[in-house]
Amino acid sequence: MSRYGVAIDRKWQKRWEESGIYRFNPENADKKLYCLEMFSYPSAANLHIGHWWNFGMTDCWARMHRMLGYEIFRPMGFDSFGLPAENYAIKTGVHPRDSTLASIATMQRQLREIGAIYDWDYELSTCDEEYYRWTQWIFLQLFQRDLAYRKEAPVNWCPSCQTVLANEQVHDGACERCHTLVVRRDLTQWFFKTTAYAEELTKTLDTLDWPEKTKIMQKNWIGRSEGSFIDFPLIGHQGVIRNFTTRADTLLGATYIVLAPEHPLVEIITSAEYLPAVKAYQETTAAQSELDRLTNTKEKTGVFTGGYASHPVTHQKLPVWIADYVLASYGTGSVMAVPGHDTRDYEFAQIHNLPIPRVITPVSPDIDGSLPFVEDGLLVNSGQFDGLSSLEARTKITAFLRAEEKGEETVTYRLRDWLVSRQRYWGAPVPIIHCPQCGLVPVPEDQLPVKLPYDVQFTPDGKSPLAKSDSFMHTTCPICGQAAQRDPDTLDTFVDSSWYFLRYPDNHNTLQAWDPAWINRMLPVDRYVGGPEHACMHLLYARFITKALRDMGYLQFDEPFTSLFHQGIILGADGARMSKSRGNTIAPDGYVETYGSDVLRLFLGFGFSYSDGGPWPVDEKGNPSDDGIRGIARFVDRLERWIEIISAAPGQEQQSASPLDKELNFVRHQAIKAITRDLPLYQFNTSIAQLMILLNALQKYDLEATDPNWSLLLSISEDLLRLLAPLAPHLSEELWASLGHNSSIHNEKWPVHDEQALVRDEIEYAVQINGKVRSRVLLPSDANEEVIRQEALAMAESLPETKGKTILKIIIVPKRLVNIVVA
RNA sequence: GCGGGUAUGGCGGAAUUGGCAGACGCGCCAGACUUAGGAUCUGGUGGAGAGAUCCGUGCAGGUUCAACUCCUGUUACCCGCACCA
Repeated sequence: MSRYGVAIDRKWQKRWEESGIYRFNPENADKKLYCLEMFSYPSAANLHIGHWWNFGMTDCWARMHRMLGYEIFRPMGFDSFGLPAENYAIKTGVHPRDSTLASIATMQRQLREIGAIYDWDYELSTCDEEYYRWTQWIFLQLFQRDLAYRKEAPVNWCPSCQTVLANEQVHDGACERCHTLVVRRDLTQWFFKTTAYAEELTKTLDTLDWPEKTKIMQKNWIGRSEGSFIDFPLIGHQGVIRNFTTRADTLLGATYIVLAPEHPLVEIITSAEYLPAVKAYQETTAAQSELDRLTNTKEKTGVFTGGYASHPVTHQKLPVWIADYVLASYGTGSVMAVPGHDTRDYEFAQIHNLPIPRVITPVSPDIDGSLPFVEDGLLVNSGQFDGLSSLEARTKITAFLRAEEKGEETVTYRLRDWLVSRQRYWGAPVPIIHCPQCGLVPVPEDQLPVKLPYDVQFTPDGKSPLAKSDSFMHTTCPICGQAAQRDPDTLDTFVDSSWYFLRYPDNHNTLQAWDPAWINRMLPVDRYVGGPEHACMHLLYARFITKALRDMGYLQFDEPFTSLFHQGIILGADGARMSKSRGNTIAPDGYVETYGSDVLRLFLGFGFSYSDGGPWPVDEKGNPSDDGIRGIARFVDRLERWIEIISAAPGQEQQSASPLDKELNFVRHQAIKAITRDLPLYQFNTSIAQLMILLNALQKYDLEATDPNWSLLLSISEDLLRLLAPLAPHLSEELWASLGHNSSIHNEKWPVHDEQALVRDEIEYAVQINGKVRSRVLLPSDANEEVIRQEALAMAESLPETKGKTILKIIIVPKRLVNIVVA
């Protein structure tokens, strides 16, 4: 037997590939388990430890389920459009297509070296024409149902990436990718109407087996908020200012109106006298960066418009202001200001000397009257509504307004429509033709894909690179046949990734994006694994696309990912995220070369908690330490030596079951039980610990003794290898073969524990006096409470802690302990 | 500011969900075999104490026969959102 190492990895990888052992069998689709990890971006660098962490560990999970009898569908692909390849091209001159294809080839090879059970027949790549053809097709389906539309709006512009960004891609006012501060620009862009599904996206979250925090994050991002529309008629003009508020109960405290500077009514109501100030303020606001607007420590600014609106209840004349603390994109873009009961309105009113009446009073009245009271309370100074609680008042006031046709209940969302167009090259072109006659014309389906031309000048200058390609831009209108222009923008890469899981099971289909009958059998994804950073981006977009396609009749399920798990992140030895610029990356290749891929797998599984991740271990000097990996290598070594002993053992049958045999068998079944429980929960560390315990027990078995029970030892050792198989597929296969098996261990059934073997004759009870363990007593496992009580008491009598004390109480916890309370 | 999470030996991490804290491994200590050991094997290893014992799960309280686990308050760090009316 040769020692385990990378040579053995390669040997078995080759054999598995040749035999096609892990191929998905569509005939078994009724037993399918669709296990998916978020696919990755093909980067030129080698696979990093994070890939192993994500793909290697989930492979252990999938392999175990395979042994449990599931037909595993475990595809792999590449999210291959996007900015990094384009930026790399700008720097080096290597075309994004060329660098991406090269990277994919490298990654494919390295991914195979993990020894995962991917079925490469189902591979896909989003930059592939046969893929983005259908990305464009989905765009057109949305377009035809008004779920994709074009509008001019203030959008987030990244000056470094030279493109617009979706709301979700702006973090702390900066670009999610390059961390450059974004600026606002008014541009005509393509949007997907995610808001059309805001209600369902919130509601069905509850049905999902997802981490709670992720559901909460998404819920907050969607930001459902119940409240009222309240109309304030304009004075001296036609129409009303419609406001959204969650606090209709404070209506009688509204003393002025604030419009967002971008609000369309500003033009109408601004009087000549105030026009210059208003214009100036609007310009200042427009020029502000996101960061400026984020700095909410600054004073509340704003200007009076000279216009007035009438209070819908009191008919008082209220001044209308504009201020940038009111956001154009939320609610109606205007607020009824209640400075007595809203912190922001209060600050504003103080600065601009506006009245601050009080209309809500605390139920327990001992609050400082100089500050706004923002809690619910009882209504005062509110005429007919006086005395109502805030809760009642919200309903009653809104009902009153409804009767007067000045308001209604409503629900508002924080979520905004998804901006999907990008002014960059390396993405799927928007499949729309701009015709001077016919307007926006969808590219006919039979003309898809709209191919991304290879030869394009893609240095970013704020304009879409495709606009500079005459051969791409010039086309004819499919309706009228006249000369027309293509859309020069490409789609956000999140559009590509919002449906890839739908394509995997039918990835070779050239007639349609998928066969609905087939896809409805294969989906939803049973278990999705990826980082939590996608909570409000990819995971939200994928849900939206799924629901939209369902409503078009292409899918029959409501949610793409039934169950979701977030793995933690492996950090560098310095505790920071690994990055090339920090120089703290850990490369798996060296470890694989030295120890073999299974040692790396086992180490990653054993040394960290999968859901938490954590920093790479360090030595005293703070450098990355190999000690933990060597510990695993030691375990592997011990296992190999043990299996060598077993394989050379005389094979005679043994009938006797000595107490020693029984104990060993106990450990075996305990291990089976624990690993069967822990492995599906991604608790690799405790699972591997159980394997170590089992091996330790085997090695303790006295082989020098008379009549070692070889058949039992062999049987337990084979179970040990079966339990190890998902975690160390190459090693276990090699050792399995060394025991004389011709078929793969990966076709073995997962062991089932025998509850009988876990029944012990005697159980050691802890005897506690007042909650502290003072003694122990060995009792038959079937002893009834009375026996336990008697034995424990007999034992306790001899203890000094009970001398001269009265026994007050005896608590018996079956099979565990007895607690005697004395005083 | 709002929402969520985490806190356990020198280190990574366990603890059947209220029942003997520290499984398993690393490191460390001692011993064995060795010319040698950064190999292997055996034993030990939460802290204090010579000892019986006492103290120990961020901190302070509480509930309970019994608390890492439940409750109240608090601190530190991490993540997400951030003038959302």
